[in-house]
Amino acid sequence: MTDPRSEQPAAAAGDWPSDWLRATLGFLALRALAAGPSYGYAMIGDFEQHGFGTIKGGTLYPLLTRYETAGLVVTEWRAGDGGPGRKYFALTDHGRAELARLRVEWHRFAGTSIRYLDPERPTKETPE
Amino acid sequence: MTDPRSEQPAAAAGDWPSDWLRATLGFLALRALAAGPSYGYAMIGDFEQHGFGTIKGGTLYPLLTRYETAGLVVTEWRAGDGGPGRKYFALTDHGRAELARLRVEWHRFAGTSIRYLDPERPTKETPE
DNA sequence: CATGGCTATATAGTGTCTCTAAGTAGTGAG
DNA sequence: CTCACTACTTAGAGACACTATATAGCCATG
Repeated sequence: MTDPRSEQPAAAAGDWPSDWLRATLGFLALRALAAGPSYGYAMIGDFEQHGFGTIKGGTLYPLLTRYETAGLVVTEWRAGDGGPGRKYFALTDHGRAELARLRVEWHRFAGTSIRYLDPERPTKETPE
Repeated sequence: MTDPRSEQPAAAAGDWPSDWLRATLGFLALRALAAGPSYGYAMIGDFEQHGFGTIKGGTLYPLLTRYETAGLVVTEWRAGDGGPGRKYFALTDHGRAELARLRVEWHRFAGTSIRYLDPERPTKETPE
């Protein structure tokens, strides 16, 4: 497994509106690290495999830097496997707590928005 | 019913991260108009009742103006019910088509993100 | 050995959009 | 008259994604 971006092509979904990714990329990145430390380039491939399209380096790296500043992740350089060095990111306890919190909140928000969108939703007063 | 913002207080939820609202407010506004024309101030009250918090006028009105420019809505001034005039917004066919499209896409995106977040999701290779 | 491609991270410039804040205005109550 | 509520508008500041580019290690091809 020298190539973290092999396995399967994204299959479907290509690219979502950038505002949607802007809203979610933060906790998506925290979730990507929940299974153990990883590095930017591998995370981009992981997002691609899971149907989020190709996240740009110019988006992800500044985000991870902000998260390091905020104490959600810590970093460590490791040698690359036939290639340049890799900057590994690992969740802190704070990062894990944030992920847990955002998971719940996002679930609630997604539900609220999907219920509001529902074409069946009564829009005037509810008949009793 | 002279006050479009009576009924129930928001109950719970108060305010969501602004990026989450940024991602959704566009199609939320289209959905708010799906039941018939409405105006900004009433829409703000409607969002509040449905758990989205208090959307600011400085956010909603420029959005609606962009949608008018884009041909998703058309506008018409009507007299207010004891108060200033109201600028009513109505969906065009284009707006209705966009709403239908975004409803499907948002549903897919929300599902993709929630599946990715799932703590139970296998993160290394799936056992066969 | 040089050219290009893949891996990997970083930064600058531009544009969009939310937020805060304030302004304009009509109506009605004290 | 002044305040509160209704209702829309605009200005200024800040956050952040996008495009494009820079840097750099490693490897294959010719």
